[in-house]
Amino acid sequence: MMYITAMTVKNELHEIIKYHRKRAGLSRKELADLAGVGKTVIYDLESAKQTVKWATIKAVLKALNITITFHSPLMEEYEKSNRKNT
Amino acid sequence: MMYITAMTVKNELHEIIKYHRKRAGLSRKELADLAGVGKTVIYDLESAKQTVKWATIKAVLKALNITITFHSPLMEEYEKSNRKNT
DNA sequence: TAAAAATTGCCGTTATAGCGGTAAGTTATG
DNA sequence: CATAACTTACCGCTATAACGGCAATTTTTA
Repeated sequence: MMYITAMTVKNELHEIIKYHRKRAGLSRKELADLAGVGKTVIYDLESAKQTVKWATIKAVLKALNITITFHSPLMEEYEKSNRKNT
Repeated sequence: MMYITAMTVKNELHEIIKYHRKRAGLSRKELADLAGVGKTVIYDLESAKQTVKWATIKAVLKALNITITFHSPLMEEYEKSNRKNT
């Protein structure tokens, strides 16, 4: 039988990734294969190493069905100028 | 006199960074120094290179006052388990 | 509970990201 | 309009991220 053990989490990327991976019932290797990256990267990400590149993070988040959004005082204005060509 | 020329944007990191940098009236060198990274990184980021590492992206976004949030069907549940220890 | 299977942690090697320097291009100013 | 000042584009070198492999640990199952 498989248990998901209790996890204490903070709102940081490495915790989010670990939480989602566990909930998806994936091992690091499985997630790595899904995302098309090496398994070491998953280890690094979950160890809060800040050294992983953007493309890799995006691939992992995509595999876990996690999206990213950006926020700033200027974002609304930015979005407006964006709307022109979507 | 200084004009901010019209910019066609999409909702991607490299566009967001460029937009914010321009609006802040910063050169790439200035932004790089603010963020404590090499100027080449700003060039790479704005050229949509996916090779920049997480720590660097976070530093640049912080310098531009941009925050990041993550979303997924599981995030609410994640946040709940989080609330215990904040 | 003991053996087997699966998963995780981490090391050494290789590929590449990030750096400063500089040339090319752009913008400001007399 | 000419020159100066600033900004951007890109190159080669060095530091380091990502990889596969394997030992240690954990989990499963008989």
